Order: sequence, then structure tokens, then C-alpha cells
Amino acid sequence: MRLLIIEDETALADALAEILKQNGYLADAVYNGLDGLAYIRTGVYDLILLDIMLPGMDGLSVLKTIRRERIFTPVILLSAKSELSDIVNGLDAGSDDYLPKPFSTTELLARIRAIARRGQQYSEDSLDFEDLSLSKNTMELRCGKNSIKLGLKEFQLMELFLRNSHQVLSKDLLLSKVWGLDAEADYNNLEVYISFLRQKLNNLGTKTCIRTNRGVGYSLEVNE
Amino acid sequence: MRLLIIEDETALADALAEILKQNGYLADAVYNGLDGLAYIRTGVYDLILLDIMLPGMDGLSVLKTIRRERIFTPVILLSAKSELSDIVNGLDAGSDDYLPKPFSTTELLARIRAIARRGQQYSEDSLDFEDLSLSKNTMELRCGKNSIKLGLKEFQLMELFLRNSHQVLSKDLLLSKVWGLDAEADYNNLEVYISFLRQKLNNLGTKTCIRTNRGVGYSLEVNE
DNA sequence: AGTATTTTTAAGATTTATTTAAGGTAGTCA
DNA sequence: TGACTACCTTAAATAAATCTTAAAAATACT
Repeated sequence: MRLLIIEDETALADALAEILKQNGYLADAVYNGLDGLAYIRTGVYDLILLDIMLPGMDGLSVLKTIRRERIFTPVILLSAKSELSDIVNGLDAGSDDYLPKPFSTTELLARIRAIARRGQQYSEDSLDFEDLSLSKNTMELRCGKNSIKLGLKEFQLMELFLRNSHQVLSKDLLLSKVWGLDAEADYNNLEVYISFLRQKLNNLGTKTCIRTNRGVGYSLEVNE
Repeated sequence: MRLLIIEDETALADALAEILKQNGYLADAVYNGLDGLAYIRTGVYDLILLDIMLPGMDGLSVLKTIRRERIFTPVILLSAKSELSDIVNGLDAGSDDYLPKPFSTTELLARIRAIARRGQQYSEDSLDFEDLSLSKNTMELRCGKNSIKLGLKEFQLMELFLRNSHQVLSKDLLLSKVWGLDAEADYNNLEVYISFLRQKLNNLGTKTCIRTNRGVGYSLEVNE
């Protein structure tokens, strides 16, 4: 989950970025509307925190511009009390939520979670490959009438394999995606989980398997 | 579809009206209870958004009054966190739904659509799943000939489970819906209430249960 | 005000997930 | 072949999430 903060008070912007990072998000901060617009257009952000009062191009213009460009990344407007009337315009222009300053970090985090959840609602529940189907909702892996519950790490790994079947995923890639970039996990952690997954795949009786590509990584394939 | 907003914060009231118009509804706003009552009595509205705290005549009195007059226009109560306890009374008095402030516009629109779908009729009193039945009026949970009274939070939780059976509801979702978006409650609060509910489900002898989906949330299921 | 009820807090018990570690297997290459 | 390396498997140790309970605090009721 990657967030963009557009806020001209640099101290506040950086503080927010810091808080968000501590809460497991990726966060970038820019300090004016034009930079914000450029960053948004990269399309890598999942959520934008947008101050209304900004030098150069104000927040509402940014919002209107991106919506006109059919960019529907969720936006939470940040506004001082005196700008309350702007909220009307903000909501018109297509913001998803607003947060009057000053706000508590708890509240901000709750709103972010709420928005994040909403985004997920529109996505498919299940990921499929051959006879396998993984439910994102229940974290259950199914093959025909058999199904088995996966733990969090097993689930994240399986998700990567299903999204990238037939492709060799390096151990480093898998480790960084599942354990995090700065994790202290070593290859053995991953190997243990590959072993767990193989056992479960076996029990399900699937025709797929996780193949070892020695020196490179693993890939999800069809047997034989 | 014509909506009436009764809300004393004029900025918010107007903002809401604006949003609703943007979304294809007709919307009027009034800023106190007595005006609201007068507008309702015209009978032209399909849905009323009613703030609880109002100058002059408060929201609950308005609601009770119109229901006594056999006006069954659906009502969504808007309430600040501090007025949360009024929700019980609101449900008793015949509100169809309630929305704790602050709420997101998406959520409001979703609720309106839900009510609109239900049609003009005064909403169903009970929510059912398998052998369970929850009465919105008395907040009693029934299973066959046994029934048990739920507290407000138990009720709200159970309502969510009944409306979304078989689906895993994340802890964050449950917390934000029941304790509010900006709640300071932690997971343990929820866990305690899940425990309470499980005890009551047990005492009722239902064949349903609340299943833990570790790392994700809870879901209402049939046993075994 | 006093009692009952609901909600929060806190701590210990329990269950489950994750890491660690050690010994085994199997490719690779001189 | 034999030494080396990458990889596999398993069990035990550790850590984390969740459950349960009781008591304290807040709130509603009479």
C-alpha cells in the first residue's frame, strides 16, 4: 500500500510520512500541487492525502484535474477549519473523504484502513491456476472438493505463485515480498514455507506443483 | 428519489445536499427539528437523513412524532460518537438505519441505495440466518424457543454478521463499524465482545457459530 | 442517589504461526 | 569419485495472535 502526501507544511508532511511508514505503509511526501500532480500521474499510489491550501496549484484543482483525467485513485482531503466550505467542492470534485485539521493519527489511520478496504471490495475474491483456487477472503486453497486453510505467509507466497504462474520467482524476490525488504529472514525460512506449501498441495491432490529451479528460485507448474 | 436532510451544522447539511444532487437525487436541507417536521409532513420525501442533536426539537423527538403519526418514510439517523447510546432509542423509535459521524460519502450513498432497494415499506424487524433471528426493535436474538437480550455493541456486531454471513469480516472493519471510524478501541475490545457473543450463541443452542480466521477476522458459519 | 447494565481494561492461559537449528538429500563439477 | 553447495525436511523453541475471565469504570435506569 503506497500513499502520497501533498502538503505544503513540510514539517507536517514529513511527520505524516514517518507515522505512515511506522504503520506499515509506503509513503512519499511532496510540498506543492504541481509536484503532486506529477507524482499522482505515475499511477503507483493507492491513496492520496491532499491538503486544500497549497502554493501554486491548490488541492481542489489537483483533485479536479486528476478526476477529469479519469484517475480514480482514492483521495482524502485535509482541510483547516476555515476552509470547511471547500469541503462541499471537494466532495463534488470527487474526494472520497475529508479530514478536518487538526486530526489525530489514530483517526487518520482508521480512515486510511477504511478506504483501503473499500478498494478491495471491487477486486475478485479468488485467484486461479489450473485446478487450484485461492480465496483472498478466507485464505483457503481449494482443489476440486478439497480445501485447506493457509497461514498468512503461506497465503502470501501462494498468491505470488498464482499471479505469476510458469515464471521463476527468485528467492530474494519472494523473501522481500513476503518478509519485507529489510527483513532478517534467511533462505531457510522460505525453504521451510515452500516445504509446508508442497505438503498442502500434496494433500489437496492437485496436478500442479512448486518446481525448484536450482540457483534461481521457484515456479508454479503443472506436473510432469 | 427525494431526500430531506435535517442537520444543524449548515455547512455539513449543504455539503450533503450537494453530494446527493451530484449522485442523481433530489435533496433539500433544513437546519432544525421543527422545520424538519414540517417538511416531512408534506409527504414528498422518500428518505430522511436525521441528525440526533438539533436545536429546538431533537432528532429522536422528530422521529417519534412522525412514527406516531403513522408516517413511515425511511429514516437514517446521523449521530456523533457521544450520542451513540441514543441509537438504541432511535432503533426503538423506528429508524431504519444509523450512521455514526464521521462517515464517508461512499458509505452514506451505499446506505441510501440499500434503503431505496428495500422500497418504501417500513423496514423488516428481523434479520435471519439459519436458526437465528435478530429483532431490531427489541435487540433480542432468538433461536427456536430460546431468546436472549443483546447489548448495543453485541447487537451491532451480530447485525453485521447476519447481514454478511459466510464472509470473513476483518477486525478493522468490525471495529470501525461498531466503535466508529476514529475509535480508540483496540482488538481486545472486539475479542471480548466476540467472546460474549459466543457464550450467548452457545446458551441459545444454535447450530451456527462465529469462526475465527486467524490474522484476518471473523465469520458467521454453520457448525462443522 | 443507588442499582443494574454495559463497556473497558488488564492479565494469564491457550492456541497457532513463525523461526531456528540440525541432519539428510541431491545436483554439480573438478 | 568425493567434496562442495544448494536445497529439503522435521522437530523443537520462540513469538504472536487470540481467548477467557474478572474486576474496574462508565453509563443508563428507577
